[in-house]
Amino acid sequence: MMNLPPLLVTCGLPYTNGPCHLGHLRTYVPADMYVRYMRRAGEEVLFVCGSDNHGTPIVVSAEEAGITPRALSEHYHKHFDETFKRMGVKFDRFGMTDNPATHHRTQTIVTALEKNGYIYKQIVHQAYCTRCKRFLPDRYVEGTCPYCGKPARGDECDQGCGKHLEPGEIRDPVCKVCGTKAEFRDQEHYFFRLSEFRDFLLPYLEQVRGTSNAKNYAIGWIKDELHDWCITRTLEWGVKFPGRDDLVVYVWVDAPIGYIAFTEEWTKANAKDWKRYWCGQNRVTHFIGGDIIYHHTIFWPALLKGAGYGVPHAVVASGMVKVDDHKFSKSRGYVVWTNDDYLDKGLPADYLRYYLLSYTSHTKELNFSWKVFGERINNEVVNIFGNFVYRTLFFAHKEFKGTPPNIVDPVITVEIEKCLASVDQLIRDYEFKGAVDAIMTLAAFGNTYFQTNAPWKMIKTDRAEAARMCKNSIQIVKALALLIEPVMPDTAQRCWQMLGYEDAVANHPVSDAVVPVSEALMRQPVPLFTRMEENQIAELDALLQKRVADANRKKEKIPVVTFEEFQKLEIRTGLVLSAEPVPKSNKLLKLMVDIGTEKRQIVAGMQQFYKPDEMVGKNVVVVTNLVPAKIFGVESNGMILAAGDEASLLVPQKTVKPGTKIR
RNA sequence: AGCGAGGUAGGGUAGUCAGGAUAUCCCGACGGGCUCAUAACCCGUAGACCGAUGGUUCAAAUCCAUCCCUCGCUACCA
Repeated sequence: MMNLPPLLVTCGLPYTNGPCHLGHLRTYVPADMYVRYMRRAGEEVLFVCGSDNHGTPIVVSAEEAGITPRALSEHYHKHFDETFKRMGVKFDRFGMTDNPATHHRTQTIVTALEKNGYIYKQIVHQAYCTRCKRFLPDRYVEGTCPYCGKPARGDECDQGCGKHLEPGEIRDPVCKVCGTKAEFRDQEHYFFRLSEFRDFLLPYLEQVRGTSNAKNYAIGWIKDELHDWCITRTLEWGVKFPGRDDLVVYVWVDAPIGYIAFTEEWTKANAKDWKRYWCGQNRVTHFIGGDIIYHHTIFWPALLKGAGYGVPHAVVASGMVKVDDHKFSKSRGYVVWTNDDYLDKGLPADYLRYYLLSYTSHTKELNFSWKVFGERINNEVVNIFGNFVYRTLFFAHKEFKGTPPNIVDPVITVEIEKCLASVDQLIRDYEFKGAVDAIMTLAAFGNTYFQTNAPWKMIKTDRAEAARMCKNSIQIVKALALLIEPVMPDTAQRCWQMLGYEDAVANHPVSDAVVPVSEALMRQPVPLFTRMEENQIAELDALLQKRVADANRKKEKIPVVTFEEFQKLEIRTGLVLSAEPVPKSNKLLKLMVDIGTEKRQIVAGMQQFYKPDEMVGKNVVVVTNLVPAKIFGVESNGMILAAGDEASLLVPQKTVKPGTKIR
């Protein structure tokens, strides 16, 4: 025990192209609970995380937003940093993978891997978009499956036969971002000899600590053949591959290396040595989402091993989050945003922490619903826990002005010790729900004790005896404050202060739970919690339902068209030669438009927005193969395109010849 | 399709590896009690043929076989 290396806990890095939601929290909150507890169990713990800034999706999102990838990353980095703080998730260091420390550590590790002979070059056939001027990862390529003819993604026929597609196999590949036809180009890339690590990984995974889902998954993965791993990308944004200005390392190389870099950033600022955490025997514990297990159990240990670093001690993988029993999905509306939907509504972080930690075991799927949320908060947090604390302190204050001076009964101490022991075991086994349950059981024990002894009756006949009961109950309150801190830190602190303490509960070891509470005066206690009102729950739920309904509507109203269907439309530019109102109509204009090959008469509903004279001479956009129609008795041979209710005309930015095809 | 995880009362769970006699605990429902306490607390009751079928055994939620269902993953998406 004495020479145990320090415990380093990390969380999977949030990707900086979207805001924080419940899915994120499912990993961070338990990790935070684990860290808070282990610290107060006397362990030396460092807790680091950071934002993941590289990769194509961030480049694309940044382009869409018209800002640099760095600016986009900083924006979301700040967002996550603030959100985590609001949720009580406190990292010692929350860095960025785009900061110098990660760049430096990544290049050092890649160089070491090269030196050790684990990297080689190979030509790769990769999709390239000539318009976006970049190589396209598979998810940005769409086309037709060569086997079944259905629309397919770059790597897989996801809607048709389900076959895996090799690069270059897909037909009619187009860039998903701009729709331009993609071409395949040969490109020199670097590969990591992952296949050579199989013999290392098998025994490593047999002994790795953490949750069974991570371990089982990884072992299953290795049973098959391990391919070597392409670790470079042709991209501007990222960590440059050493010696190659045209290549960056794959984001999944520098992302976990961020864990080391963030450790370095912290140790540098705190005059410590990062090697204690990362070299040789260590206790690196990764908390991650279940979807990135193989990165942390296969790629990452192999990289570390190959570069001569220590390998992770434990991988703790959380289960999925569902909303209203539906798969978590931003596009379908089944999402709960941490800020917009929760914190900004004034709801306490502690409630959500409690829900996330107590719903089910860490590796299973967690269902979120406002109804269940309200029930559990009211019945468990407010009623059982909050009421016990409040009734005890209220009684103590009323009758004794604070904590009376008696001795605490051994039965009470034994009960608390039982709870301490089981919480300790459960948390070390990553069974966070079990630990919360054990704490709640102690609170329930407190209620039973108080109820069956009825000190409020006893006080009428035997004041000393009532004081004894009161003291015992207060001891349980003290234990609860200390124990609940990792789960509900804010609540714990308020409870602690009501007991008459001035300092931070987080500075006390959990073992203080059996240290007798000393005689003290109390201020008037106030209830620890506010109940969730039914209408409040209904409102929050209605918001979610509306979001789902909106998402559905959007889906229904916008059918997907195939490229072929789209190609049926002929859209050309046209020059308006003349315009006059259609008699008896107050909306319609009759236009004569030159579409290059011919002159067309077209009726358009834009009289309220454009005067006839204004229209003449305008370059407009016309659908030219629309079925002709008679509107107000006037023949119309096409349709002028305009945007929105104000019929804002679509006009080519540069003047082009009438009849120019639009694609 | 393959691999992995899972199917125990209305919801969440324990037990399954090392088979055993009334299947655990929490929430919810119902009945009673209490009044220190935020319609809080305490006690009690009901509710599960332990996914299905077949097998091994004196005995199966637990072991074996087959099947059904749910979910996740399948590497150049992060």
